[in-house]
Amino acid sequence: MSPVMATLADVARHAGVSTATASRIINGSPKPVADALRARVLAAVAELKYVPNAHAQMLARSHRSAVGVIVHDVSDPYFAEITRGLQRVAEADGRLAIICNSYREPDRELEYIDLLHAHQVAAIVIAGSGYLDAATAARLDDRLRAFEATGGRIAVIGRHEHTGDAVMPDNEEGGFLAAEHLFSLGHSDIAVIAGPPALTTTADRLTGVRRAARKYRRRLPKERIVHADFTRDGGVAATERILAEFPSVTAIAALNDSMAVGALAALRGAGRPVAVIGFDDMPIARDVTPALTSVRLPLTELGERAMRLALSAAADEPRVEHVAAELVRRESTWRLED
Amino acid sequence: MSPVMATLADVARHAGVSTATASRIINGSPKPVADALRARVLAAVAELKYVPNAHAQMLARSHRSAVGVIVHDVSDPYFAEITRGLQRVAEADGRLAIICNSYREPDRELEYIDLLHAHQVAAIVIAGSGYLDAATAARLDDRLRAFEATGGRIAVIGRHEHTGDAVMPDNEEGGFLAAEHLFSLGHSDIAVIAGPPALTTTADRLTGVRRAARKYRRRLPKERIVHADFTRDGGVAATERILAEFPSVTAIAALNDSMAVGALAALRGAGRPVAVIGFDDMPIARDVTPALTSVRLPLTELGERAMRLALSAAADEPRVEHVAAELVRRESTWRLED
DNA sequence: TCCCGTGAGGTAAGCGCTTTCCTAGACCGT
DNA sequence: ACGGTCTAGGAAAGCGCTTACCTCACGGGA
Repeated sequence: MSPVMATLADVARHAGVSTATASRIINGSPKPVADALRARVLAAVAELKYVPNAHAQMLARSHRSAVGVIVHDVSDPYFAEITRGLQRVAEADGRLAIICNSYREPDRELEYIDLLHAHQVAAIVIAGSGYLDAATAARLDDRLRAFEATGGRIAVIGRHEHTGDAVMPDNEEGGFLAAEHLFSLGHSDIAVIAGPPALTTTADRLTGVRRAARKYRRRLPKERIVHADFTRDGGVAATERILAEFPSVTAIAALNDSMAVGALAALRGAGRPVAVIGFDDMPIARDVTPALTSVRLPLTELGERAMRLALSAAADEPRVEHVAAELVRRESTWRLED
Repeated sequence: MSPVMATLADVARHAGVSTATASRIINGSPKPVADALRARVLAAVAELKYVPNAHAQMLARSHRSAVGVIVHDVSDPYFAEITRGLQRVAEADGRLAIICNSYREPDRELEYIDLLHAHQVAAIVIAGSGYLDAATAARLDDRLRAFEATGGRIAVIGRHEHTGDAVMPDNEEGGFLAAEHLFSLGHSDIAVIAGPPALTTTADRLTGVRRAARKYRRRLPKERIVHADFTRDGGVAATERILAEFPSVTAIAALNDSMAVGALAALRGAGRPVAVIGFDDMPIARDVTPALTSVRLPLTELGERAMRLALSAAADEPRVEHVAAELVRRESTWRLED
């Protein structure tokens, strides 16, 4: 048990053949090889517990096979769902997907892009939201271009500075649907729990909400839009502020389900009926009480399509696929009788 | 935009130095270098957008830095939580964690072990449950030993065939706590929704449940133990069977929270009060209605400890750390008045 | 003046594999 | 029997990097 790996040369020596022959047998190359040699080599592989060095293979083959994925946080159900789709397609294509969590930090995202670049991945999928800050977005775009310049493929989910293949969840329309639902139920005083202001996802959903407000001629003052961090606890805190500051509010639109669940929790003890609509329609939505009305985004599909784009050859024109949002009515929203 | 990466040699040529000097400057080697050269090299790096080839580096340095993680499914909140802990520690140690989903298929797990081995990771953490089937477990153990023989480190979470460093959630005790809780509340007719029978996690939790039954002198016939697949929908189906077949059952112990949530959902329309206790105390537990009583396992900590074991040098003796389970009472269980 | 020590930089030998040639038999037809 | 065509297998040239070792120039002490 010496801490050293058996190499192809060891196997070849053990079997009394050249490394060329050993390599050909092990990789099932089309070149014909006598059965006797084949058996000897395979026996040597088994005996030495030989496992080829993937790095050496990469280097020698200079043919990229892995793909990289950058998400904000896999353990967030939103990204978990997307990642499932990404993985499914990557695996069907026989590729290892390297998943990186940026935790919504642009710097970490930059680092990971370079890391994936360094690891010679064939493609990178950016599944996290884009950043509104122009400088940040430009830096990211710069690194992505460098990667593309070496023949790497890129696909992004959502609105990013980067021009190229993308799949776009219709966040603006989703925001519109959410707010419209509330307004059409007679709620005229609503509050919004938005995500981090730096993200394009937040901005787009909010734009939709505002459009609905205009259409229904409702006021939606800035103070009624409370930013939180897309987590349950963020939702709890935001809801508490809303309850304290706006006694007239009868409905809350949370721009993702985690925050909506937090809102429901905060509302539980509040003794004041407030309707809540979420966004993303994550699996928990149907299991909370009241079951959460939400705007559904086909997350797994989002992931699948992005990975398919990333794995297909680059097109002349950037391809942009839109995927629609859809309202899912459950018990957390109701008509306001007046 | 020719699809080719700039190499160190390109950078060196561009800056008019040797590759040795370029390498030293780029990696900040201790060897002193004139400032003029340093500046020229750095400028060349920027201009050529040079990113070192990680595979070539690995090969040249023969010093392993990445770590591998095998879980059943990251998008399962149970593993998401564990993974978070694993990642946190790996990152603090400056290592890339490669995460692989086995989806509870031993073959895929085998494949991934070899893949990680091939990628020269420094350590592998197996976060999924072990398998009861001796042949399967032995095959896995065999591959793990091969990896260890090359100097790789291994840490497992839960009971596995593999002898070595491990962190053990006290599943047996947890199962006992769950069942004891139910029995002590006066429920004598209980049913169990167990996980896949092939997993050690299922077996251990079940053992604890049976011990509690013996202690409380309750019968727990085999038919009352329904196996499902650790998912919400599995829980729904199992509960429907239980409701149909066992009219006297007043409480259900589900061996994980996902299935417990499914049970709650199935019970919602059943018009029959049945207490439910879950296992793992995942975040959703407090947001379902009724809030789920569960057995808490400190999942993030589990992950952190496992990764710490994996990253520390091998000890003479296998190190086994136990982590305790703890009952968390909420509203889904109540005293049975008779 | 000579020698040696020292410091900056270059040379080249691998790391473990794949793959392109090349070689040397075996086999064929005439 | 002879040249020509295949064929199975081997030799060796990289893939892009790191690093041990070497070289060369300069300076200072004896």
